Amino acid sequence: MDATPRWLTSEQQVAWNSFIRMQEKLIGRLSRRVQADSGMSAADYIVLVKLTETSGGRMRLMDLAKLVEWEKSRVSHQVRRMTERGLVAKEECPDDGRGAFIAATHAGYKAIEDAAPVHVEHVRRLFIDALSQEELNMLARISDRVVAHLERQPD
Amino acid sequence: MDATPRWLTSEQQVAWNSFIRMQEKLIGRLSRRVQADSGMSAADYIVLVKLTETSGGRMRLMDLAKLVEWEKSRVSHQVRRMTERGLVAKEECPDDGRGAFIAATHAGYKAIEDAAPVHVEHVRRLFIDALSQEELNMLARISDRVVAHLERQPD
DNA sequence: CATCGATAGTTGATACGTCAACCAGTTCTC
DNA sequence: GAGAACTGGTTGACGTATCAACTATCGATG
Repeated sequence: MDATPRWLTSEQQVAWNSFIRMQEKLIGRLSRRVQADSGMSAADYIVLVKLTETSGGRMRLMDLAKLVEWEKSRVSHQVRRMTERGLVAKEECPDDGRGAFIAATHAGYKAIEDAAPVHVEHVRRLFIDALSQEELNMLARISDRVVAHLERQPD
Repeated sequence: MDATPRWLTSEQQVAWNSFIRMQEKLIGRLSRRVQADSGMSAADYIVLVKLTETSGGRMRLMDLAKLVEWEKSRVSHQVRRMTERGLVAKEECPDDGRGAFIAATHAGYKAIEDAAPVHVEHVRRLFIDALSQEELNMLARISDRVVAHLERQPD
């Protein structure tokens, strides 16, 4: 209803553009790299990390969804694809007829053990090495503020 | 070949995790929002912005690709989809038989004019409002450093 | 002018994310 | 104990990103 929208100041625009550009380049490069030399996507990686960090290497699908903050259908699709590639397996859930446990397979453990050092090395080389520890701290603080702000807002 | 990979320090991990989490939440929320209330994706948006900023509202596909820093096949697919929805049109290129001009249509202009204020408002509400101007400046500086670092590295 | 390499752009396969609709069990409530 | 509402999870359609292979044209060089 506002005929004259409030545009951003040029300083605000600069900040937004720089951030977006950085984030696209960084994430794009990292995910292509990890994909290329371990055959795993960022999604595969995080799912296996979360599963293998859990005692027993298995978890309910919805618990996994909450942990990684994805919606259930995204998790369901991801798990199906990973099941087809043998990285995880679905197991029956005795106490809840609807439920499914997702478990990392041997191949899954192997894959994450191989991929983790590679992943870390890329993160270090592409991101950590670009910044001082003070800058990293500032970025963490800023990121946390944005997240807190988002969580305070509806939707 | 390094049997004992150098993991990140806990401070470095915190920074990386915070950043990734922020970036995912922010981008996800913004793109869902913009999609929901203007029917346009971030990709549609940026393509139309770049096209309509150009005098004549038309541009060679490869020039567009360089401008938005996408690979050509991504641009090609995106343009095809936008053509199907009537937002842009392809025009012949007289001086280069291979070439294609991409032009914003009337519907494209209309769409971007409608979407821009909405987009800006979301950026402001989700991101700008979360931070002080000093924080925005710091983030811009940090982002630029990371980009410069990435551009210094091969691939 | 023949050809060879670079450039412009398309296409198809595959993977990923979102949305909405759906099914099946579970829990609440009267 | 019979619904009704809720929760856990799947599915299909669609839009999107990447990669590799391909076509067609351009431009340089012989």
